[in-house]
Amino acid sequence: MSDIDLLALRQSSTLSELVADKMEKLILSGQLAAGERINEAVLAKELGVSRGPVREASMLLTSRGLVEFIAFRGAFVRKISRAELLEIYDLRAVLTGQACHLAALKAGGDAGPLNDLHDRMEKAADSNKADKYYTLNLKFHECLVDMAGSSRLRTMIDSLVNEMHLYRQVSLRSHPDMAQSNREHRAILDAIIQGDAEKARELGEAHVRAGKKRFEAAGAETLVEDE
Amino acid sequence: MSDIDLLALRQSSTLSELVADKMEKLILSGQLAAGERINEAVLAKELGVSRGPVREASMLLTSRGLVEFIAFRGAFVRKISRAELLEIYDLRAVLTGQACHLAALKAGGDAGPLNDLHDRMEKAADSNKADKYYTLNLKFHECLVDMAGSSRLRTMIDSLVNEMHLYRQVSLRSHPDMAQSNREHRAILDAIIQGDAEKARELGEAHVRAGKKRFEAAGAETLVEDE
DNA sequence: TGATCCAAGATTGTCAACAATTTAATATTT
DNA sequence: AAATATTAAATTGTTGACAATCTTGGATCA
Repeated sequence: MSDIDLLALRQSSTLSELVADKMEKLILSGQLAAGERINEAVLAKELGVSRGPVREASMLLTSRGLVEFIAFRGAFVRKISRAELLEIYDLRAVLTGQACHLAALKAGGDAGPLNDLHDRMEKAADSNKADKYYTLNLKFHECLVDMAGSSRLRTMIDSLVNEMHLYRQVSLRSHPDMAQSNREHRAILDAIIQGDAEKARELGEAHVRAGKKRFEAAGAETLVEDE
Repeated sequence: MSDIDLLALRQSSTLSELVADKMEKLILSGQLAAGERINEAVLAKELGVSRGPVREASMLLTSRGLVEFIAFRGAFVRKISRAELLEIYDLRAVLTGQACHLAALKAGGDAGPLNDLHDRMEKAADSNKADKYYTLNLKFHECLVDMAGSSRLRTMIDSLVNEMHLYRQVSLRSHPDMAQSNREHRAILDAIIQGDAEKARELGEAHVRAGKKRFEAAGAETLVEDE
């Protein structure tokens, strides 16, 4: 892996990057709604910068999967259809599988901070704290990908997760069965600790696919999709 | 390096995109070497544009996996180590598997232009035309991904393929066994036509993994890697 | 000698004005 | 009145100038 990542950390923040972070928050919080056009001049004025950094930030967010550029028409907050969301689930499944595979190869019997996270999630599940569980769950998956040690894989998965959050502002927080989800985590964790890379892959993949099924099941009873 | 003709500008699109395409060619042809810093002012002058479009083009290429940005230091042509290349093979394997899976689901018994491509590759293999085979092979894989019908998947795989080409200017053209490679293509094709999605996935994945092994075998007898 | 510090040069980051293009609002034609 | 053409307004694309930052080469000091 390259040392370039460290250099990037050293000297933080060009204005464009700060604007990009700000915009990411605006988008993920829904203040910039999916499908909406991002008016460079307006946003620039609001943030107290010129159009340049806003433009560059928009391009940065393009590679993070949050923004779509159309020539001479502008930058739009991406809009994810239900069909795309399902597609994304599948991609995330195979990539998460690969992450678990790599994690198992590199763990050396030590699951690091994953064990602790798992315990805290169990507590959250027991006391039915869905919000807490959701936050920890995000962290757990991040941590898992970090263990795989591939910045490329991490970028790809992050991008997919970003896109998932764009699905109709619907936070995918509703977690029907935290206990079951966490049992799956436990199994993945065990496979990683035992160094069983192929099993870890299968379990990781299945875990995301199970999430997809949970979503589909929940979606069936909601309103009809119009696009 | 020639200037960009204005005819292309009017017909096509924004200057930044034209510059990006030009830069992509320069990079993939090795005229901009891996690891090299891209001097905005110099390149802008050579292409007859201002620094703006060059900057934007660099950012575009960042999301295509060809360029790395470091704040206040510039845009660098990415450099891929051997370890990274092997990692990329694995990622490409699972994504290609997913592409074959989707292609099998959507094909409906018709493999479209893939059959024709396969035939032409067989001829190229028989007459030992490695260059011809290499070109057709790229097309075959592109076509395969197109059949999957996921622009997201396509972008991801394209990016990985780009990065592979950055590995030490070594064109991965050397194909030790075209006949064997094409037999694998045939098997994938058959699975897609039969609509056997899981088999198509496995075969697609295995095909890329076989490419990885061929590379590793070939690399064993070359010089020692120094990074 | 070798390391450290400082200034000059080179290079990237930001800005504001201008050009090209799209979008809207209005006028024209049938 | 509906459809089309035309013009005006809004918005993005591009440029060159200036500011901030990094890199260099040389002077200073132990």
